[in-house]
Amino acid sequence: MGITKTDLFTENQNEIATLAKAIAHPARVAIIEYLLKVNACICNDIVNELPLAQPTISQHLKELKNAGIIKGNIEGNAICYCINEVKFSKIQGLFASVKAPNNSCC
Amino acid sequence: MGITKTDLFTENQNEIATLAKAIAHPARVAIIEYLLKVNACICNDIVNELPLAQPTISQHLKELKNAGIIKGNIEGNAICYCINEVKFSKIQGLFASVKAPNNSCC
DNA sequence: AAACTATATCGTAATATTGCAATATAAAAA
DNA sequence: TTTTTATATTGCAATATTACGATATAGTTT
Repeated sequence: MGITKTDLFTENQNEIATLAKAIAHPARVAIIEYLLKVNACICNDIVNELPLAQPTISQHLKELKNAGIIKGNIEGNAICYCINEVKFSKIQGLFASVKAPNNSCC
Repeated sequence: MGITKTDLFTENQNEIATLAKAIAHPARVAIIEYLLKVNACICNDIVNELPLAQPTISQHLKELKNAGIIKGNIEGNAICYCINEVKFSKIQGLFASVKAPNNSCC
């Protein structure tokens, strides 16, 4: 079919999967890394930074924004994108809280 | 096109994206959660636990194994799957090490 | 106003993912 | 050895993702 059966899983499982999917592309990882590096908010610089066409990057930015990982503010005719620290911390928390067991079998 | 331009990004960016992609499905999140919960290694139980057909689960398990997140051991006619703690810790480390800035703009 | 700059959206082609029935494989039990 | 149990593989249909040219939108500059 090709459609994920979202309704068969818990809200939490779907949320984790959605967040992971937003990060699941090297261009989006590169955008996140860049925004973390410059610390302040940048916009068109991302287009110049990445080796992809402007519409493609716009699409990736949209996905990151939909997932809540980044925020965008209009500033004149430009747009200022930056990391959403709240969501970012939440993602970190998701992984940090889990303890992997000392497996005795595999 | 539909093909990710892997060669345009760094090895590290691709690695993060690949790991995220492995987690980017609620069924695979559910499998990981289950393996963490039971602590010991289980196999056919996963098929009974999840509301998906056996071939579908087998496919998801394969992807998790390819990503190195889980390991599988043959045990008679059954297979014992469990979390690969090394890889799991690495994923945690990826996120934990990054500090989100105190954004002043967005 | 006209030209320019920055960004988003549309449309579309190429490719990837999801899901499962059918089937294959292989060990265990009868 | 036949049957059962556990798992993987194949093939295929439905849907999603990726990428980008063309174009739209909107603010800025001249």
